[in-house]
Amino acid sequence: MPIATKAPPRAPVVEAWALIQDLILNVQRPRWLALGTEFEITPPQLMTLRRLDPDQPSPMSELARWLACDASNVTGIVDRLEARGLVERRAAPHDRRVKMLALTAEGRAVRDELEARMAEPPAELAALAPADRRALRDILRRATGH
Amino acid sequence: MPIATKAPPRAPVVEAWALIQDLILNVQRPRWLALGTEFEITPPQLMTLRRLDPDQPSPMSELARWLACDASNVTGIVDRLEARGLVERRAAPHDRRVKMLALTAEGRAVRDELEARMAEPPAELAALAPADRRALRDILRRATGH
DNA sequence: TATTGTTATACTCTATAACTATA
DNA sequence: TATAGTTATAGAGTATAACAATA
Repeated sequence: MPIATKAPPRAPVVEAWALIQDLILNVQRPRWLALGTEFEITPPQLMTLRRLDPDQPSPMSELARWLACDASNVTGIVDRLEARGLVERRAAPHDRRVKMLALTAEGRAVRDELEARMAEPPAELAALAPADRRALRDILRRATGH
Repeated sequence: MPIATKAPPRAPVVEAWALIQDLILNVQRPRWLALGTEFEITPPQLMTLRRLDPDQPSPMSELARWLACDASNVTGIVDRLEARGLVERRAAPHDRRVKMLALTAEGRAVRDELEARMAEPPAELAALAPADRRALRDILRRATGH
């Protein structure tokens, strides 16, 4: 058993960030993984679907930048999504090297479902008092500039 | 960058949760990946180091539960951490099937450094007004029961 | 019989390097 | 020459199934 020392005082913003990380690790990550299992898609595939704009195809290079991985990985990820009929590659009008990525009708449906599921706030936040929920939103708006 | 759609009105807690997810995706994830690259460890290895208690070994089965992966994966992850001298397997006194996982001295040092780096709040939160920083902490304390 | 950790296998993700077809 | 995407390769993570040692 460790020696019972008093926890050192932390700046409010440091503690707030730690609590957000707890939320990520204990709530967001398990939900994220379970959602992938349920829909039978891997995490990078899930990120790809969520990132694609339903109304506007994006070049594969943009997806690589967004996944923060090498462009060579995108080939395989897109191959598998395409094999499942969720996305398709299209020619880019302005540059014949570029391939544009678009959601299929089924891909759009899956994406919408994923979005809806991830948008559900965790019980921890939903249980807050109404004033806290509004204050939390307002502070995060100011933080992120939205 | 978030997707700019014309947004229907959302409940405050739904919007707050969306903003937290933005923070995760745009801030936490890139930092997490960069930290792994800098220390030359993979994400599961990083999670393992952060999860291990410096003062108390844990059985491998607990780690598997915590990583939310099959026990067979833990063997390889621990093999690589052990090969780098960051963790070691020890016998469990009460059950000879169980192997306890302990940080080495170097593993403790690496873990402490990782903890310190991840504890730094992102610029978005650090830039908040002092009253907002305190309010954010207080609300998150109430949400998570800390 | 059940459980802990390992091994074997197959698939996916990952980076690096080399290639192609464009620009 | 430079860039977008692909291929080849090797290392790592993942689940499933089978196994040894132990309970």
